[in-house]
This record gives sequence, C-alpha cells and structure tokens, in this order.
Amino acid sequence: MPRRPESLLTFSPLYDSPVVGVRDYNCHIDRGGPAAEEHSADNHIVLMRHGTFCKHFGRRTETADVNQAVFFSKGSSYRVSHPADCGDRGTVFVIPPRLLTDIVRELDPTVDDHPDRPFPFVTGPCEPAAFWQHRELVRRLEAVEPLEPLWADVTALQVAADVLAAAFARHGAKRRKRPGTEADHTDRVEAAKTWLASRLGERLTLEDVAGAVHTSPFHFARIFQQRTNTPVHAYLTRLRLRAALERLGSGADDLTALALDLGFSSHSHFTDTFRREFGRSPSSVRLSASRRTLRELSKNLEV
DNA sequence: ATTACTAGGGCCTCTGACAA
DNA sequence: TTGTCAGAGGCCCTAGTAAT
Repeated sequence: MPRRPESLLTFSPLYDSPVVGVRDYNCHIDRGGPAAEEHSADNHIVLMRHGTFCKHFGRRTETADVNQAVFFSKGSSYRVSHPADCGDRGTVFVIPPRLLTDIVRELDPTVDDHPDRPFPFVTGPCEPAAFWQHRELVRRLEAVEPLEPLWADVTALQVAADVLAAAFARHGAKRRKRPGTEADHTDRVEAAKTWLASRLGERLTLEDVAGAVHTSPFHFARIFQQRTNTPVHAYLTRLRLRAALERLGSGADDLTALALDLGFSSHSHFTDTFRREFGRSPSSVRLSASRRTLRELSKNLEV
C-alpha cells in the first residue's frame, strides 16, 4: 500500500502465512489531493470496507470504493486523492509472486510473458459473495478466538481468486471503440462513482447523477452499465448496504435511523434490500455482532 | 408503544430496438 | 456515437402483522 503520513494511515497485520498476508489499513485523510506520487512496493489486492479514494495515473482517474477490488502492481506509480471527508478503510491481501502468477495463469495464459505485472487493470468488481466472505474473514481474524490457519489460507486465496476472476471477466470483454470516446466514457463513469460515494445519504435520481457528469440520463445509464456491469441505482444501493454492514458490525442499534441516514426511504425497504444482498436480515447481523462484543467484553473481565 | 419484517401495488429505471 | 421510445422488471412506499 501507499506511503502517506504515518499518523493518518495505519496498518495492522491480521494474518501471515507462507501463502498469504492479510492486513487491515485505516486512512484518516480528509477530502483533498491528489497527493504526492506513490510507488507500489509489491503486488497486492485491496478490498475496501469503508469510504472512498481516487487513484490518478497521468490524466486517468479510477475511483476505489466498497464495490470495487483495487489492484496494485509492483512498481506502478500513481497519486491518491480523497473526494470525501470520511477517510477510508479496508483489507490488503499480499500474495507471493509465484502463487499469484499461478492464480492469474488460469485467467490469463499470457501472464508468464509479464510476470512482474500480473494485473492488466486497476479496479474490478467485488461481488456480494466475495465481499461477504472477505468481511467474515476479517471478522474472524480480528476476533480473539483461535483460528485454523488452513481455513484462513483457503478463504483469503479464494477471495483473491474470486475478485481476480471478476476483474478479468469484465476487462477481457472489452470492445474496440475510438480512443477518445473510450477515455471520455471512463472519465464520466469514474466521476459518477466519486460523486455517488460522497452522497450516500441523499435521495438521488438518475437525472441528478447524469447531470453531475454532464450527459443525458439515458446515455449515462447505458455507459455506466457497460463499464460496471451494474445499473447505477444498484451500484449506489450496494454502497449503502456495505456501509450499513460496517455500521451494524460496529454497534449501530437503531435500524430505522440507520436506514434513513444511508438514504433508504424507509426501514422496510432497507431490510428487504439488505436480505436480498446478503441473505440475512440486518437484525441478525446486529445480533451476531453484539454477541461477539459481549464475548470479547467478558473475556476482558477474566483475570 | 415500539421495533422489525412481509406482502402488494404503483411508478421509475433499465434495456433492447431503432433512428438520426 | 448519441438520443428516443416502449415494454419489462425491480424498486420503493404503504399497510398490515408479529414480537418484545
């Protein structure tokens, strides 16, 4: 991960084995940037759990948020900016080069021609199943209970393989277009992601988002879907649901207030959408989070 | 009384087809 | 490549019910 002022960017090792390293990162930098140029020291994958940031390469910008997996290629240069004041937090997966090449080879047989650059993309989709599995992995790694290393290895590699497969599926299906149009569409979609990430709690229409990136609603819906494989509204809903999952995990107790705060029109709609996304109701997630808290508190009381 | 969940219906968004 | 139209599907709101 990038080197930014140490007091504002902290790392906590969660797990280390010969096949995978998992770290939690927490960035407290407020809105601003782009900052000074940074260089990636190794190949790693980041799955975010909160917030958003933008990676800039020359004139290109890609938005990283909880709906994306972000890929850092060793030696790549970029600058980072933060479109919102909320900071960002996530999980870093570091996989040894030979093992990473083995995983990628199944998706891209030409990887042996460029083993130092296994990622031909910067971001890729993070599907609900992968996001959930990653969240469970972090939860269990953070818990005080002992963990089976085999389970952690398999789960971490599975998450990495899943997001890589999704990224290759998206980027491998690229069609040829005029370079100018291609760049213009990318810019608009990335700008829309940034715009959405800083407005989770607002009631937005397709016209609002399209207007923010200066295009017609119909055309914008089309290019957004083409580039993300997700309709605009579904994308925003996922941002909201993943924010909700984090807040439930950190003790949010009023579901109605949480739903309204995240821009859902009603608690009922929030519950319904949450269950469809994660297969569990918000209250059951909150219950398991509070039981965990109680276990940890009682453990602290033990002498 | 409050909180949480479910069902049903209206409306908005998405998407395929087509034209400019 | 961009914009428009129309049908289909899904989202969101309201109302009702259950649990505490």
